[in-house]
Amino acid sequence: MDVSHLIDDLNDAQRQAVTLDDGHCLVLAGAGSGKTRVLVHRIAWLIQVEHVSPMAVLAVTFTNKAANEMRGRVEELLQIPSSGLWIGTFHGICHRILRLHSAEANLNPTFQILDSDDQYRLVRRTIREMQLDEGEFPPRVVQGFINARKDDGVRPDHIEHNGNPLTMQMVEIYRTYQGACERSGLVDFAELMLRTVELLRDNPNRLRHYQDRFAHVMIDEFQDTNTLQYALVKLLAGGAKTRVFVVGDDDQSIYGWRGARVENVQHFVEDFKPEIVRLEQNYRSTRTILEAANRVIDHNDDRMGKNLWTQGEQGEPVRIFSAYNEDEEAEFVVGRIQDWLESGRNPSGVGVLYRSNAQSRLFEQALLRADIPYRVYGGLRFFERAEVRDALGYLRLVHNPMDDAAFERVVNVPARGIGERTVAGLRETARAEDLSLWDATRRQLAAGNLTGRARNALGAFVELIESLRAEAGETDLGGMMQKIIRRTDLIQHYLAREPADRAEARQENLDELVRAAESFDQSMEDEQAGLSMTASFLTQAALEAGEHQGEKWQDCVQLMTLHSAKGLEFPLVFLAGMEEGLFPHQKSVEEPGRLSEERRLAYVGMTRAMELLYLSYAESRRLHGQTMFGRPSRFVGELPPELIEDIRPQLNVSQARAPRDSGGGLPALGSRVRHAKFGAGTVLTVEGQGENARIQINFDDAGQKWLVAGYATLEPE
DNA sequence: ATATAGAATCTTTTT
DNA sequence: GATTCTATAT
Repeated sequence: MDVSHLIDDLNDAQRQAVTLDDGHCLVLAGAGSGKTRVLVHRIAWLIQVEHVSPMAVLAVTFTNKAANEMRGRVEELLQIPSSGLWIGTFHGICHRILRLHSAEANLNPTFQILDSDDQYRLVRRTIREMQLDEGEFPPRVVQGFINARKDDGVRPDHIEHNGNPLTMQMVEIYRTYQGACERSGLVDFAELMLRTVELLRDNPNRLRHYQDRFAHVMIDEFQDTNTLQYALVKLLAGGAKTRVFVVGDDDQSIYGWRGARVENVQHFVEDFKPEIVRLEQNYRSTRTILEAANRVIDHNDDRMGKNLWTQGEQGEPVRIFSAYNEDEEAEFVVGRIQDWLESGRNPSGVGVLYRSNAQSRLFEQALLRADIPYRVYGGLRFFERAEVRDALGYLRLVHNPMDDAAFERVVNVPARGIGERTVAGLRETARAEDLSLWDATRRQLAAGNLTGRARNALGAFVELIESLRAEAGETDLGGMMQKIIRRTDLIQHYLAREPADRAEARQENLDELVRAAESFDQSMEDEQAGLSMTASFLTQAALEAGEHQGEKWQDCVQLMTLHSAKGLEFPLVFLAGMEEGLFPHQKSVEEPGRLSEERRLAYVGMTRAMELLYLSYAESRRLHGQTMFGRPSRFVGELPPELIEDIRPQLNVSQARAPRDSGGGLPALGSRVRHAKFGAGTVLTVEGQGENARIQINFDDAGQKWLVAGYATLEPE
């Protein structure tokens, strides 16, 4: 068989990784060095050349998008459907394993997945029921605590609290929350992983089964793995014949704050003694862009070492624009996009990247004014929208009345007169008699000790759910969804409560949900695992909340955070808001170790650019309703002068504008002032306005000081 | 039980 | 400044 198409167009390093015929492998893949390509070709090589059964290959990614792309490209290369091959996200794979062995994992076979929003509600309810102060134990923080412990593979019994009462209390919440999950048959995202690891750890037979099956385990974005994910890899790789092939880039590790451990790359080297292959040839960016990115990341001292190079053209210098304020910055960016479009290029070739989501608004407005189509990444996805979740809550309750999280969500949405007091009574009964809320409701109705109003309201609710349940058997999923929406009057609920446009959008989403249910196709795996159509649908909604909302890709300018830009590329890239405090973010500057992650973020952002890269910052910016004066990001300063072109040098601007700015009584940024006690100095920062403004001055003799405008007497020098 | 005003918050995100 | 949650009044 001719297999040249698998290796012909690869470079030496790529080919070495793809064809490696023994042992484990670590591919250190720089940005734009063709890492997905290597993974895909590797899988094809194993199957076509080494005649490995597709059943023996497990490929794991972090996102559904990456998994789908990988599957698509493998099929394209092999020209056959990739059945038997396990490609999926960590959570997807774990979910599958748990479905197949729910009994051994001590799980109800009908368990459902609890997504973050429901998890938050359940944590909050747990805290309230334990009569703890939500101020002292903010649900968001507790949720983070629980997830972080789970991501580290730790159960309540094994948490070291060292007698710290706060920690001990958190542990109790974790314990109680977990109990509630068990009772309701709910599994949160972290639990999917933890249960799987425990299942394999405690069932040697099961473990051996998977170890024997998966001769090849491949992991994408290895630098993003957390403790638990690495534990899973180690378990699966415990088989004598298992070969592990991981791909990653320590310079692109930007998820440390959510538990990712870059150290896993180093651990992998120690634990597995892999062949290390470096992919350092970049096929994406110009030499200038690459060199600039290299110089920035060079300021990190915790690197494994890697230097990207390219055969590409020198290209244009990296352009730096210093804007007067954030509006001017947006105008500038849009102006350059217009130039780009006028030169005949596409909107979709443009990426506008920023550190935080709040920055998108300015660019949206400016693009809207200029009539340029754009798309903002991030925000709520289809299955995360409140109306969709409300409707699905009913479906969940109909499907499994034990689902307390679903019960709480829908019991009074739309409002039907079941208030906080009534529900509290239900919780009380449920806790006292160890029942689900649903059973507690029926018990109370039967006991007949409810007041008239609550009795009627609860009775109507129970009747509604029961009648839906009775019809579930002979109604398909789409029909069921339709019935739920119609009988619950959800649409009217939104119409009555919200402005018309908002409510209409919700209505459209509910229509879309019906359509999604109608056209839902159960996967073979789910069917084999014995899942009902409904369970399958609910699982998909939780596990792939994503881009269901139609493939309206269109030709749009792409607006997104630096984090969501990872893995993407654009001919033209803008990195906006390059200011100290914003990027690197203030909070990252304050915490040790976080700064190098911010720098990696800058590196990720810069290496998205193929042809042209702009960095911009604003001298003043309205943030949280206050005008802030910042200095350019240190990352801008780390660029070598010969690679950049200042579009408007900051110094000239400050001087030119000095008279205008000082009109309000505040000294201009960069201007020279004299203080009675501290002597002469340069204004570094001005925060706020009027008498309350805080001014930072670098005094020639006394050093840097913060002064309050109302008290300090400053004279222009 | 619900409507409204006031307060608190304001990195990054996938599953 | 905008949003989102919470406390209070009706």
